[in-house]
Amino acid sequence: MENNTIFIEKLRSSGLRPTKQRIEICRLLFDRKKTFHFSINDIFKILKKETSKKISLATVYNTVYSFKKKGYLKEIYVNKDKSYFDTNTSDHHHFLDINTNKLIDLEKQHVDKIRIKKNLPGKKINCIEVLVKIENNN
Amino acid sequence: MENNTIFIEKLRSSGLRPTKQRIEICRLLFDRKKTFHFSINDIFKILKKETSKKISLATVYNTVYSFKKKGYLKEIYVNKDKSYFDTNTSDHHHFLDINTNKLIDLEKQHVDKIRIKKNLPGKKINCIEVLVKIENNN
DNA sequence: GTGTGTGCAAAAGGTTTGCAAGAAA
DNA sequence: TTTCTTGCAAACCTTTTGCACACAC
Repeated sequence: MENNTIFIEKLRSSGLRPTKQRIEICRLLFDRKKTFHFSINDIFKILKKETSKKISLATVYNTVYSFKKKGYLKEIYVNKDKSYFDTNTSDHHHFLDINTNKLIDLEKQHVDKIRIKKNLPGKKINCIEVLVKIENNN
Repeated sequence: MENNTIFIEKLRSSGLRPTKQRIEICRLLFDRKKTFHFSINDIFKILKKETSKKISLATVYNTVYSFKKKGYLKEIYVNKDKSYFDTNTSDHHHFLDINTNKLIDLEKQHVDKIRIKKNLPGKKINCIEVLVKIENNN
């Protein structure tokens, strides 16, 4: 429970009031070593089970999108059913396992620098996202 | 109207009955020089206006997904709102203009070969998709 | 005629919204 | 007290489904 203070600071410093619900969501999302890929529904179900205080779906949406706006989460679109989010906010790419539908991080240093040999007038590149679809090896 | 025969053949040869609705959708999608990026709702609205015979939304979904299954269309996920489809079925990439939210094709020869320097045991690469987000140049 | 395709309406699933009540500052 | 946040329910939008009727073969 002590490390809640970290989250309270994190929230406060980004202008978000440290409410019980937001702290719970912080704990779930950011108190882990490895990257976490999740959908809103994934964490809503976990929160319903694990959390003493009630958290409504709308609050989960609000909070996740606040976190995204603050740069604590990235949103990933890999299928039409729903959005996925990524707690790894560094500039990186993804594998998508098309057998299991699971995402796996692919760090930038594992991909050769990508050169785009086409220029669009009046436009500049904002970012380049690579999705490597993988499948079982047989 | 004469070139309907092309579409009738195309449909028939892929085991799809050439119904009036399917032919209309073919004309809309494939009777054009340039790549066409669209959502189901985009073409549903066009079809409602342009077509004498009525086409229901369910038929548009059915037909577009049949075409996808036959390899005449590619589905692209770039935002959570809806799916986009692409009449360019060659192996290629995309620009996404984040100011206008429009897709632009990026041919494979305009991107340097991508080497992935990470291996996942038991998995092989199925395909690599690159999305280059672009924005206004100022 | 047989089997496939269509239209319609209803349902489903994810996401958003409006608003009153509650909590933080 | 003022402002922000929450919970709830309803609304919204895209997509899917079930079924009777119509059409292609």
